[in-house]
Amino acid sequence: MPTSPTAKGLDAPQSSSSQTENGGRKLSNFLCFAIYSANLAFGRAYKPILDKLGLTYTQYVAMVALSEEDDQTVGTLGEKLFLESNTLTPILKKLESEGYLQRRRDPADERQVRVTLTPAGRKLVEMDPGAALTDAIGLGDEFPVVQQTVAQLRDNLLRATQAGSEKV
Amino acid sequence: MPTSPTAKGLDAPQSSSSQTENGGRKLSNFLCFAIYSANLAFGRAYKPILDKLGLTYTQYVAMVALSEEDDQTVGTLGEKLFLESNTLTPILKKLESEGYLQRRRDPADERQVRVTLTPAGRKLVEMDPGAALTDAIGLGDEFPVVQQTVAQLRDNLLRATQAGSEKV
DNA sequence: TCTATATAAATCGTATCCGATTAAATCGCA
DNA sequence: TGCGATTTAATCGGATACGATTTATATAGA
Repeated sequence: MPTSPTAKGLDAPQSSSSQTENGGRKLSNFLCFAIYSANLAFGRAYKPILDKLGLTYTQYVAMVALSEEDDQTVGTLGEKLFLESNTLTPILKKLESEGYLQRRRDPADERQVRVTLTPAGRKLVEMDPGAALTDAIGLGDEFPVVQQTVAQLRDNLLRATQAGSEKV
Repeated sequence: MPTSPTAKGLDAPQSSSSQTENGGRKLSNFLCFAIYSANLAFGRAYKPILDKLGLTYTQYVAMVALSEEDDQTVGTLGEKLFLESNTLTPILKKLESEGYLQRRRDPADERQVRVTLTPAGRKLVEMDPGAALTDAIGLGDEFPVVQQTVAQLRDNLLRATQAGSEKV
């Protein structure tokens, strides 16, 4: 029995005054759009930095996840990144072909593929390309709070989405 | 001369204690990753809802932007959505082929294409598909604050990115 | 043991994003 | 007036995301 303070309204707070011709549905009030467009902005901010390293954003994130814990399977790596093998496999193959990691079938269970960073890959992560962006974000002290809050809403959403698609 | 409280560190707050084998670089501390994964989560939460309407998320957002202000050019629509014609054109063509909007060259300036919602398109937006998600987000009172903060960091990032690529 | 089921990764088709380029129309200015 | 520079969309190629399917391997139970 859900009862939120902002109940009733789209994925945005209510505003009965309709400045526009629709029903007060302004893109700028959508939280999903703020997240969506902030994600685009991050991608663009990272691009010139990662271009120098020959990495895309997703490739970079995958490398960071691997540096956190090495020798993961595609599955566990995917859990951390919220991605599945259909997205991950091509990315990992690309990174392998560039010499940043290795993919190996697990001898104990040939269904699984284990992924390990190479020294070159580890070196790349240690360059810490994201460092340059902290100032550009301009949140100051708020940084950790926002990070936590956004992660929380993500987890809430995923849980709700899962719950909604429960099997018969 | 940038001096933020969290200066020095990746796009994440500093933590000298290295729980992992890398250098304290944990994906869970990256703001960019929180945003990235929250965006994936929103996409998945919206999917079952929008599937019923035969829309993708980006298509839906474009329709909302149009309902805010009709008869926009591809360019101004793109400014609102932070997208350019290379992304927008195929999406708008699809929506046109489905009868939700119309694309017309502006007689006064044949370079521009003006986009208008059809009655069917307007009806679709009025169904307000995002409404079901407010509770799932689970932020309560915090909702507008988070929305504002994320929009702010997006604008900061975009400004910084632009500034960095100033032409000679 | 033998086979039905389950699981992990990979493959495939569709829809974004985005940089780079192209094509068409307009503008600037001698 | 005329032509080079600018502007606006559209096109093209590469890299994600993701649902659906396929392939290979492992497991369970008769």
